[in-house]
Amino acid sequence: MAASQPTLADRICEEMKQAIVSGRLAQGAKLNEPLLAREFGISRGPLREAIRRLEGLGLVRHVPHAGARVVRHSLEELVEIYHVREALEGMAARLAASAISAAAVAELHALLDAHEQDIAANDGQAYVQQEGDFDFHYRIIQAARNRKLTQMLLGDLYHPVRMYRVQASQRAHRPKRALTEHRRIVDALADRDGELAELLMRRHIAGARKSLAAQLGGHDAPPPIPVTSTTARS
Amino acid sequence: MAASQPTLADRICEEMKQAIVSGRLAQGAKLNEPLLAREFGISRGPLREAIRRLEGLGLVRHVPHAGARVVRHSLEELVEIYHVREALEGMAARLAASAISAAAVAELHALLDAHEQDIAANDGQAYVQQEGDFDFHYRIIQAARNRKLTQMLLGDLYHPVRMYRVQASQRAHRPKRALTEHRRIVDALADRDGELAELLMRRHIAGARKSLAAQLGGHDAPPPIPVTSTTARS
DNA sequence: ATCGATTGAATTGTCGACAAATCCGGTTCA
DNA sequence: TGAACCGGATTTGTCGACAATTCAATCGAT
Repeated sequence: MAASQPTLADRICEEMKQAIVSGRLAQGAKLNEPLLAREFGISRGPLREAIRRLEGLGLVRHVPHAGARVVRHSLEELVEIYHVREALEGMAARLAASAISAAAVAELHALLDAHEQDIAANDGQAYVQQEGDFDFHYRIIQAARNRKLTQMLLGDLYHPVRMYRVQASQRAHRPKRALTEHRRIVDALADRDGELAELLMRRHIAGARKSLAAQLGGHDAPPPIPVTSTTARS
Repeated sequence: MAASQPTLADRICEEMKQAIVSGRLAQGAKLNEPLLAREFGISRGPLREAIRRLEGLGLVRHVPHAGARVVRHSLEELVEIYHVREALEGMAARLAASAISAAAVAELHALLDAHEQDIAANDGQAYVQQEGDFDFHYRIIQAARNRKLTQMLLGDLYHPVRMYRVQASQRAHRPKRALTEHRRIVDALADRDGELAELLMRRHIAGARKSLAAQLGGHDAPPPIPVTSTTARS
């Protein structure tokens, strides 16, 4: 009994979530209910429920009689999010140090070896490195074995991060440096040193945040102003 | 342009949120759509949207063809939540140290003075002390001026804490000790010492968590098994 | 007498239609 | 020429009804 019978609203919610995070639904795009309902081939009822759930996920902003729009994340907001990430993932690393299994540590080592290969092979392949970065953080969060923490981090907070990466085609910053930092974190986990693991993880994320904050002078308002474009393909 | 015309779903969502947090809708209670719709005097459409939003808030759990129930928080889960609180509120204290205004610091001092009065006056009035505790933490979170942090803490994480307090009629633990800790935190804020403020806040919350975890041997499954009882008052 | 299947009722999921509010364009007046 | 006003059209909010699924109790069989 995995998911039994996923309801329409659930399916649509998942689809729209993918569309938003991947950028297929542009930031600031208006969610036209009749149009979307036709596109998905469903009625407006389940669609509205899906939108309400996306609103709860923080992916959509809804004003009473004006409709729902995909949220727009400014760089300032992303910096704020990185502060939260720092706190939460720091705690995740601390908890993981106590809860992680030896096998999981070994897997993390293997993962980092693969990343090292990737970096050595193609230094410009920012995408796989970014994916790898997500993978690393993902596993440590899981290893913390704290449901609320996992839910907040993976269920809510990571969406804007992914969105921004897509939007800005952000290149991995300092891949080699990041790899080294990752290794040290895993070492701390292997030593069951929660305090150190937290410290290193926080430094790691704070570094990324500062790198983001450094861009804040350049352009505060994101350049493109996408207004329509839902799944505009027909 | 305050809230213009709050939609039915929004109003009901808010009402149900209050009902759940206050315990009027018991934990584990089933949300019967036709019944609730009749009670609120609305149709099932907006009600379902409200429920979907409550689900996103983590107050309700929904299984596809079986209906929605108010979530039940075990003590283990509450301990997990306190780990998240420790991380998040620690960061809030750190950020508040940089962002807080002198006036806000003065208000915090005044607030703590009032708390001291309360404790001296009636040592058994656990309720007002708990409310005061919430008030203190609430203000510091606000002072951090980080929207995402505020949203996660005040919008999501605090609901289970309040629910548990209501459920267990939990008395304020160590009110005098807590007051002292609060004072030290405010002192750190006044000194603009973010590092210390974070450390103290984390200790403060970790202490409460340990106090909670100490109860874990007593009773894991909450004694009462409320099943029906929606707004059962009429 | 207990366990299982079957039937019925209740509840959830989905749909289409109506009412109210908002947005957009044209028109008119200063 | 510019701005405010007005009307139509679109869109959101709400409702009641139908279909599909689940749950419960009854009935029957071993």
